[in-house]
Amino acid sequence: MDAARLPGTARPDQVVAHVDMDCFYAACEQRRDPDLAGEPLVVGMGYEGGETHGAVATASYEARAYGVESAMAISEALERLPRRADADDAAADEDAEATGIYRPVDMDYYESVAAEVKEILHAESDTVREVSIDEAYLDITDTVGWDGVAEWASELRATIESEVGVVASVGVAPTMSAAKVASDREKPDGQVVVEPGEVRTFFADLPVEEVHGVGPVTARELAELGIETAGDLAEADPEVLENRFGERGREIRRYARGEDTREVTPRGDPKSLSRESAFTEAVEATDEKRRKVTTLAQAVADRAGRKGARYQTVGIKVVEPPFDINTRARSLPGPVADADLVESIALDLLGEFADRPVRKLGVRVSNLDFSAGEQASLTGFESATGGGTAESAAGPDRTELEPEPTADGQASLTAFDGDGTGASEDGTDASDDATPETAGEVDTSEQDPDGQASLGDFG
DNA sequence: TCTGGGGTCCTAGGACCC
DNA sequence: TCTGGGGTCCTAGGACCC
Repeated sequence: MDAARLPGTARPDQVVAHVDMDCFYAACEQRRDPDLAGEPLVVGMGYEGGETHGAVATASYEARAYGVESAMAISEALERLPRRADADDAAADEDAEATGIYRPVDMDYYESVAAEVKEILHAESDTVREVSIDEAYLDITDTVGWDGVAEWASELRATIESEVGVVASVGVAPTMSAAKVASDREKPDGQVVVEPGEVRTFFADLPVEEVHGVGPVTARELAELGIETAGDLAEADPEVLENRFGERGREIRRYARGEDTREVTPRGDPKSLSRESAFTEAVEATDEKRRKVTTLAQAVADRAGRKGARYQTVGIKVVEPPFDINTRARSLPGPVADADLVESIALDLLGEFADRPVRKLGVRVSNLDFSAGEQASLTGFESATGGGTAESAAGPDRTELEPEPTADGQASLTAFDGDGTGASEDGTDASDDATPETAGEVDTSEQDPDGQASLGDFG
């Protein structure tokens, strides 16, 4: 079937634009406080003013000049670029260049700025895939095409800068993977157009890490095979790659060849939601860990509730020093929206790690089901508060998305291992120590008339 | 080397079913 | 109940992305 078609593109003449905001968090801080413009600025996650804990989320180009990079520990960033003390401001004239300004992440603000940008992008195309807060693909085949696409990109960047006050780079190419790499080539405030037929040569000399899907681990292994550029990867033996990396091996080779059959599609509902948080140092005390898990569980359930998601699987993530990541998960017989159940399962899963030192904890819900939200609004559920304000409107409690008792009988989902399953023969595992207080039973015999396909979605 | 928080997809293996 | 094979679901971990 692929023989009938141009090799490697989703459809002939497809035109994809990738829009990537430059140093987005730093740009947002600079928009809010124009005094920061042109300064070495570091935005830190898990960082609080005056501390040395956390990691660099974004560094302005001025800060990067001192060797500060994304994902670097704040402690290391501070060694390369000391924090400018407020008291020093007056006397800073001489030292100013050797110091930087550090700010904690303010996600709510960045999201509001991103929304302004996204509004502009959606006006350019009906088909926009928002990849992250600061990045999106646009299918501009029909709205722009190849003729004059450079002028279009230029105007788009100017519009974003003048209307929102942040700077974007744009890449245009026949495929998503090439467009993404292209947007990166002339950062900041730049644009690159890769025309059909140029894709292969465009990739040829790039380091292999530039290929989408090649991270540090894969790059190291590729180097062992003598593959260092995207051109090398393009010409590598696909069987060798498959043996080493599985199907992904063939995929990255295709990308390096400029072959990418993906089409730009809007992102659907999320597959999972999670919250995690690190301790400033490893913690052993059980109650301290339990308190954090409780907070995270309530937060993630709250977010799921606001998004109208029910969940069938609850999991935790436990990071032990030095950096060992453990995950545990437990699935329920059907989707629920129940914060206290998330909490009790998460705490139960945490039990395995009691008395072990932990540096970071996370709680996640997955196997999501969004159909209840539609039901809820059909039955007149209050959606009038709007997305963002539900939090405050809901006050202390966040049980707004309690399952309808009538609809499908799932309101009573407080137990996740009902013995009604008939599988109890072997299932003496953790079911009884899990949530001792939840004696309720899940009616797993029901038909699921609305076809909650959550089970099938998994994997 | 001592690092945050939010996600996605893939793979391997076990349990279970027929 | 020791003998084959296929399929699904679930858990855990790994690599990757921003």
